[in-house]
Amino acid sequence: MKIGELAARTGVTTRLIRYYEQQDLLEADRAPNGYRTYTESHVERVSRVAGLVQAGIPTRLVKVLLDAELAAARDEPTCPREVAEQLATELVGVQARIDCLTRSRDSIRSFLKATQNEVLLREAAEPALTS
Amino acid sequence: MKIGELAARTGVTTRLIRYYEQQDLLEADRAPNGYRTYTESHVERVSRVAGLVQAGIPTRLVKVLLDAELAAARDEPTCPREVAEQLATELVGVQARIDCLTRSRDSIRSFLKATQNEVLLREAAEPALTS
DNA sequence: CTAAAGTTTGACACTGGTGTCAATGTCAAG
DNA sequence: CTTGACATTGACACCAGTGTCAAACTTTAG
Repeated sequence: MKIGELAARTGVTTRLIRYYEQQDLLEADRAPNGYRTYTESHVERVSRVAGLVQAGIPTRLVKVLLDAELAAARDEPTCPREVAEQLATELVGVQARIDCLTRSRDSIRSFLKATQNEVLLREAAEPALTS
Repeated sequence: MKIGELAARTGVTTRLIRYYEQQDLLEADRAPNGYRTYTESHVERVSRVAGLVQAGIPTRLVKVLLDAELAAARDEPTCPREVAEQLATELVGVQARIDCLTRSRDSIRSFLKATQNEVLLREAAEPALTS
Protein backbone atom coordinates (compact mmCIF):
# COMPACT_ATOMS: atom_id res chain seq x y z
CA MET A 1 0.00 0.00 0.00
CA LYS A 2 1.08 3.60 -0.47
CA ILE A 3 1.58 6.26 2.11
CA GLY A 4 -1.88 7.74 1.75
CA GLU A 5 -3.61 4.52 2.59
CA LEU A 6 -1.27 3.85 5.47
CA ALA A 7 -2.08 7.27 6.82
CA ALA A 8 -5.78 6.67 6.49
CA ARG A 9 -5.58 3.34 8.27
CA THR A 10 -3.47 4.54 11.14
CA GLY A 11 -4.85 8.01 11.55
CA VAL A 12 -1.33 9.37 11.34
CA THR A 13 -0.66 12.11 8.82
CA THR A 14 1.61 11.43 5.87
CA ARG A 15 3.79 14.20 7.16
CA LEU A 16 4.47 12.32 10.35
CA ILE A 17 4.96 9.01 8.64
CA ARG A 18 7.72 10.57 6.60
CA TYR A 19 9.10 12.22 9.67
CA TYR A 20 9.24 8.94 11.53
CA GLU A 21 11.03 7.37 8.63
CA GLN A 22 13.50 10.19 8.67
CA GLN A 23 14.05 9.50 12.35
CA ASP A 24 14.79 5.87 11.51
CA LEU A 25 11.70 4.58 13.19
CA LEU A 26 10.32 3.21 10.00
CA GLU A 27 11.63 1.66 6.84
CA ALA A 28 9.83 1.66 3.56
CA ASP A 29 10.48 -0.05 0.29
CA ARG A 30 10.32 2.04 -2.79
CA ALA A 31 8.34 1.26 -5.89
CA PRO A 32 10.15 1.88 -9.18
CA ASN A 33 8.51 5.30 -9.29
CA GLY A 34 9.99 6.25 -6.00
CA TYR A 35 6.75 5.93 -4.09
CA ARG A 36 7.03 4.40 -0.64
CA THR A 37 5.30 1.06 -0.33
CA TYR A 38 4.13 -0.52 2.87
CA THR A 39 2.86 -3.87 4.08
CA GLU A 40 0.30 -4.83 6.68
CA SER A 41 2.93 -5.00 9.36
CA HIS A 42 3.68 -1.36 8.91
CA VAL A 43 0.21 -0.43 10.05
CA GLU A 44 0.90 -1.89 13.45
CA ARG A 45 4.33 -0.36 13.57
CA VAL A 46 3.15 3.12 12.76
CA SER A 47 0.36 3.04 15.32
CA ARG A 48 2.81 1.89 17.88
CA VAL A 49 5.32 4.58 17.12
CA ALA A 50 2.70 7.30 17.12
CA GLY A 51 1.31 6.07 20.40
CA LEU A 52 4.67 6.10 22.10
CA VAL A 53 5.63 9.48 20.78
CA GLN A 54 2.33 10.88 21.93
CA ALA A 55 2.94 9.34 25.29
CA GLY A 56 6.02 11.44 25.64
CA ILE A 57 8.73 9.01 24.61
CA PRO A 58 11.24 10.81 22.43
CA THR A 59 11.75 9.29 19.00
CA ARG A 60 15.29 8.37 19.76
CA LEU A 61 14.13 6.07 22.54
CA VAL A 62 11.19 4.74 20.64
CA LYS A 63 13.71 3.33 18.22
CA VAL A 64 15.78 1.55 20.82
CA LEU A 65 12.65 0.26 22.39
CA LEU A 66 10.98 -1.15 19.31
CA ASP A 67 14.24 -2.53 18.04
CA ALA A 68 14.72 -4.48 21.21
CA GLU A 69 11.20 -5.73 20.82
CA LEU A 70 11.90 -7.01 17.35
CA ALA A 71 15.13 -8.63 18.40
CA ALA A 72 13.28 -10.40 21.17
CA ALA A 73 10.62 -11.63 18.78
CA ARG A 74 13.24 -13.28 16.61
CA ASP A 75 14.85 -14.33 19.86
CA GLU A 76 18.24 -13.19 18.88
CA PRO A 77 20.33 -13.27 21.98
CA THR A 78 21.51 -9.77 21.13
CA CYS A 79 22.22 -8.34 24.51
CA PRO A 80 24.99 -5.76 24.05
CA ARG A 81 25.15 -5.38 27.77
CA GLU A 82 25.15 -1.63 27.44
CA VAL A 83 21.90 -1.43 25.53
CA ALA A 84 20.37 -3.54 28.27
CA GLU A 85 21.26 -0.94 30.83
CA GLN A 86 19.80 1.82 28.76
CA LEU A 87 16.60 -0.15 28.49
CA ALA A 88 16.51 -0.79 32.19
CA THR A 89 16.85 2.90 32.79
CA GLU A 90 14.13 3.66 30.32
CA LEU A 91 11.96 1.07 31.99
CA VAL A 92 11.75 3.01 35.21
CA GLY A 93 10.88 6.13 33.26
CA VAL A 94 8.10 4.34 31.46
CA GLN A 95 6.80 2.91 34.68
CA ALA A 96 6.76 6.37 36.20
CA ARG A 97 4.71 7.66 33.33
CA ILE A 98 2.31 4.78 33.62
CA ASP A 99 1.84 5.39 37.31
CA CYS A 100 1.25 9.05 36.81
CA LEU A 101 -1.23 8.52 34.03
CA THR A 102 -2.95 5.77 35.94
CA ARG A 103 -3.52 8.02 38.89
CA SER A 104 -4.97 10.64 36.65
CA ARG A 105 -7.17 8.17 34.86
CA ASP A 106 -8.54 6.99 38.15
CA SER A 107 -9.06 10.55 39.25
CA ILE A 108 -11.03 11.37 36.17
CA ARG A 109 -13.14 8.29 36.63
CA SER A 110 -13.87 9.05 40.24
CA PHE A 111 -14.73 12.56 39.36
CA LEU A 112 -17.14 11.58 36.65
CA LYS A 113 -18.64 9.02 38.92
CA ALA A 114 -18.96 11.48 41.76
CA THR A 115 -20.76 13.91 39.54
CA GLN A 116 -23.33 11.55 38.14
CA ASN A 117 -21.66 11.53 34.76
CA GLU A 118 -21.07 7.81 34.81
CA VAL A 119 -22.79 7.64 31.49
CA LEU A 120 -19.70 9.03 29.84
CA LEU A 121 -17.62 6.17 31.18
CA ARG A 122 -19.17 3.72 28.77
CA GLU A 123 -16.69 4.30 26.00
CA ALA A 124 -13.74 3.61 28.24
CA ALA A 125 -13.43 -0.10 28.78
CA GLU A 126 -10.19 -1.97 27.92
CA PRO A 127 -7.25 -3.93 29.30
CA ALA A 128 -4.53 -2.16 31.32
CA LEU A 129 -2.81 -5.20 32.70
CA THR A 130 -1.44 -5.66 36.15
CA SER A 131 1.99 -4.59 37.26
CA MET B 1 9.58 26.87 51.86
CA LYS B 2 11.12 28.81 48.99
CA ILE B 3 11.40 27.86 45.39
CA GLY B 4 14.89 26.44 45.68
CA GLU B 5 13.92 23.94 48.28
CA LEU B 6 10.80 22.98 46.40
CA ALA B 7 12.93 22.37 43.36
CA ALA B 8 15.34 20.25 45.32
CA ARG B 9 12.58 18.16 46.80
CA THR B 10 10.75 17.56 43.56
CA GLY B 11 13.66 17.33 41.22
CA VAL B 12 12.01 19.95 39.04
CA THR B 13 14.07 22.99 38.09
CA THR B 14 13.10 26.39 39.41
CA ARG B 15 12.73 27.45 35.83
CA LEU B 16 9.95 24.94 35.28
CA ILE B 17 8.25 25.68 38.55
CA ARG B 18 7.94 29.28 37.48
CA TYR B 19 6.83 28.20 34.05
CA TYR B 20 4.09 26.02 35.46
CA GLU B 21 2.92 28.88 37.59
CA GLN B 22 2.79 31.05 34.54
CA GLN B 23 0.66 28.41 32.87
CA ASP B 24 -1.73 28.54 35.80
CA LEU B 25 -0.88 25.07 36.96
CA LEU B 26 0.46 26.31 40.25
CA GLU B 27 -0.24 29.09 42.69
CA ALA B 28 2.24 30.50 45.12
CA ASP B 29 1.93 32.92 47.99
CA ARG B 30 4.43 35.69 48.14
CA ALA B 31 6.49 36.64 51.15
CA PRO B 32 6.77 40.36 51.87
CA ASN B 33 10.02 40.36 49.92
CA GLY B 34 8.31 39.03 46.86
CA TYR B 35 9.76 35.54 47.18
CA ARG B 36 7.42 32.72 46.35
CA THR B 37 6.53 30.57 49.32
CA TYR B 38 5.26 27.02 49.19
CA THR B 39 3.71 24.49 51.52
CA GLU B 40 4.03 20.75 51.74
CA SER B 41 1.08 20.25 49.47
CA HIS B 42 2.91 21.98 46.69
CA VAL B 43 5.53 19.28 46.62
CA GLU B 44 2.95 16.75 45.64
CA ARG B 45 1.35 19.09 43.18
CA VAL B 46 4.57 19.92 41.39
CA SER B 47 5.60 16.31 41.07
CA ARG B 48 2.24 15.51 39.69
CA VAL B 49 2.31 18.27 37.14
CA ALA B 50 5.80 17.42 36.01
CA GLY B 51 4.89 13.78 35.70
CA LEU B 52 1.88 14.47 33.54
CA VAL B 53 3.67 16.89 31.32
CA GLN B 54 6.45 14.38 30.84
CA ALA B 55 3.86 11.80 29.99
CA GLY B 56 2.78 13.90 27.10
CA ILE B 57 -0.23 15.68 28.54
CA PRO B 58 -0.19 19.30 27.42
CA THR B 59 -0.23 21.84 30.22
CA ARG B 60 -3.63 23.10 29.23
CA LEU B 61 -5.13 19.70 29.92
CA VAL B 62 -3.10 19.11 33.02
CA LYS B 63 -4.88 22.06 34.47
CA VAL B 64 -8.38 20.84 33.69
CA LEU B 65 -7.43 17.46 34.98
CA LEU B 66 -5.95 18.48 38.30
CA ASP B 67 -8.66 21.04 38.87
CA ALA B 68 -11.30 18.39 38.52
CA GLU B 69 -9.32 16.30 40.94
CA LEU B 70 -9.32 19.07 43.52
CA ALA B 71 -13.00 19.76 43.05
CA ALA B 72 -13.70 16.09 43.62
CA ALA B 73 -11.60 16.06 46.76
CA ARG B 74 -13.67 18.84 48.23
CA ASP B 75 -16.65 17.03 46.75
CA GLU B 76 -18.08 20.09 45.17
CA PRO B 77 -20.75 18.91 42.84
CA THR B 78 -19.28 21.13 40.15
CA CYS B 79 -20.18 19.26 37.01
CA PRO B 80 -20.60 21.86 34.26
CA ARG B 81 -21.80 19.14 31.97
CA GLU B 82 -19.53 20.33 29.22
CA VAL B 83 -16.36 20.00 31.23
CA ALA B 84 -17.42 16.49 32.02
CA GLU B 85 -17.49 15.63 28.36
CA GLN B 86 -14.07 17.08 27.81
CA LEU B 87 -12.79 14.95 30.65
CA ALA B 88 -14.43 11.87 29.27
CA THR B 89 -12.76 12.52 25.97
CA GLU B 90 -9.45 13.05 27.62
CA LEU B 91 -9.95 9.85 29.56
CA VAL B 92 -9.84 7.71 26.47
CA GLY B 93 -6.68 9.47 25.37
CA VAL B 94 -5.05 8.79 28.70
CA GLN B 95 -6.12 5.19 28.60
CA ALA B 96 -4.62 4.84 25.15
CA ARG B 97 -1.33 6.19 26.39
CA ILE B 98 -1.38 3.85 29.33
CA ASP B 99 -2.02 0.88 27.10
CA CYS B 100 0.74 1.83 24.74
CA LEU B 101 3.23 2.38 27.51
CA THR B 102 2.18 -0.79 29.24
CA ARG B 103 2.87 -2.83 26.17
CA SER B 104 6.27 -1.30 25.87
CA ARG B 105 7.05 -1.82 29.50
CA ASP B 106 6.17 -5.46 29.20
CA SER B 107 8.24 -5.74 26.09
CA ILE B 108 11.25 -4.31 27.77
CA ARG B 109 10.83 -6.63 30.69
CA SER B 110 10.50 -9.68 28.50
CA PHE B 111 13.50 -8.62 26.54
CA LEU B 112 15.65 -8.16 29.58
CA LYS B 113 14.45 -11.43 30.95
CA ALA B 114 15.09 -13.23 27.68
CA THR B 115 18.62 -11.95 27.60
CA GLN B 116 19.64 -12.92 31.08
CA ASN B 117 19.62 -9.35 32.25
CA GLU B 118 17.01 -9.94 34.91
CA VAL B 119 19.38 -8.41 37.36
CA LEU B 120 18.51 -5.00 36.02
CA LEU B 121 14.85 -5.52 36.81
CA ARG B 122 15.46 -5.13 40.51
CA GLU B 123 14.91 -1.41 40.60
CA ALA B 124 11.53 -1.61 38.91
CA ALA B 125 8.93 -2.73 41.42
CA GLU B 126 5.81 -0.62 42.19
CA PRO B 127 2.01 -0.43 41.93
CA ALA B 128 0.25 0.10 38.57
CA LEU B 129 -3.26 -0.79 39.59
CA THR B 130 -5.74 -2.82 37.67
CA SER B 131 -8.08 -1.44 35.05
C1' DC C 1 30.15 45.52 56.39
C1' DT C 2 30.91 42.33 52.74
C1' DA C 3 30.72 38.32 50.08
C1' DA C 4 28.18 34.38 48.67
C1' DA C 5 24.03 32.17 47.78
C1' DG C 6 19.32 32.40 46.54
C1' DT C 7 15.36 35.00 44.31
C1' DT C 8 12.95 38.01 40.95
C1' DT C 9 11.66 39.17 36.22
C1' DG C 10 12.61 39.13 31.46
C1' DA C 11 14.79 37.95 27.29
C1' DC C 12 16.99 35.02 23.91
C1' DA C 13 17.43 30.51 21.97
C1' DC C 14 17.15 25.79 21.10
C1' DT C 15 14.81 21.23 20.26
C1' DG C 16 11.30 18.19 18.95
C1' DG C 17 6.98 17.31 16.96
C1' DT C 18 3.79 19.10 13.47
C1' DG C 19 1.33 21.91 9.99
C1' DT C 20 1.57 23.78 5.60
C1' DC C 21 3.09 25.30 1.23
C1' DA C 22 5.62 25.01 -3.13
C1' DA C 23 7.44 22.83 -7.14
C1' DT C 24 7.72 18.70 -9.48
C1' DG C 25 6.54 13.88 -10.80
C1' DT C 26 3.26 9.79 -11.52
C1' DC C 27 -0.80 7.56 -12.47
C1' DA C 28 -5.56 6.54 -13.52
C1' DA C 29 -9.92 8.13 -15.63
C1' DG C 30 -12.32 10.82 -18.95
C1' DC D 1 -3.93 14.45 -24.07
C1' DT D 2 -5.72 16.60 -20.05
C1' DT D 3 -7.27 16.78 -15.53
C1' DG D 4 -7.28 15.56 -10.82
C1' DA D 5 -5.72 12.79 -7.07
C1' DC D 6 -1.77 11.37 -4.79
C1' DA D 7 3.66 11.19 -4.14
C1' DT D 8 8.22 13.27 -3.61
C1' DT D 9 11.47 16.49 -1.43
C1' DG D 10 12.52 20.65 0.84
C1' DA D 11 11.64 24.83 3.13
C1' DC D 12 9.45 27.87 6.34
C1' DA D 13 7.06 28.33 10.57
C1' DC D 14 4.83 27.49 14.87
C1' DC D 15 4.13 25.92 19.61
C1' DA D 16 5.42 23.91 23.88
C1' DG D 17 8.81 22.77 27.07
C1' DT D 18 13.36 23.95 28.65
C1' DG D 19 18.02 25.86 29.30
C1' DT D 20 20.59 29.82 30.23
C1' DC D 21 22.03 34.35 31.02
C1' DA D 22 21.58 39.09 32.80
C1' DA D 23 20.56 42.71 36.07
C1' DA D 24 18.73 43.80 40.33
C1' DC D 25 17.34 42.69 45.11
C1' DT D 26 17.36 39.85 49.68
C1' DT D 27 19.09 37.05 52.95
C1' DT D 28 22.61 34.47 55.28
C1' DA D 29 27.26 33.63 56.76
C1' DG D 30 31.71 35.24 57.91
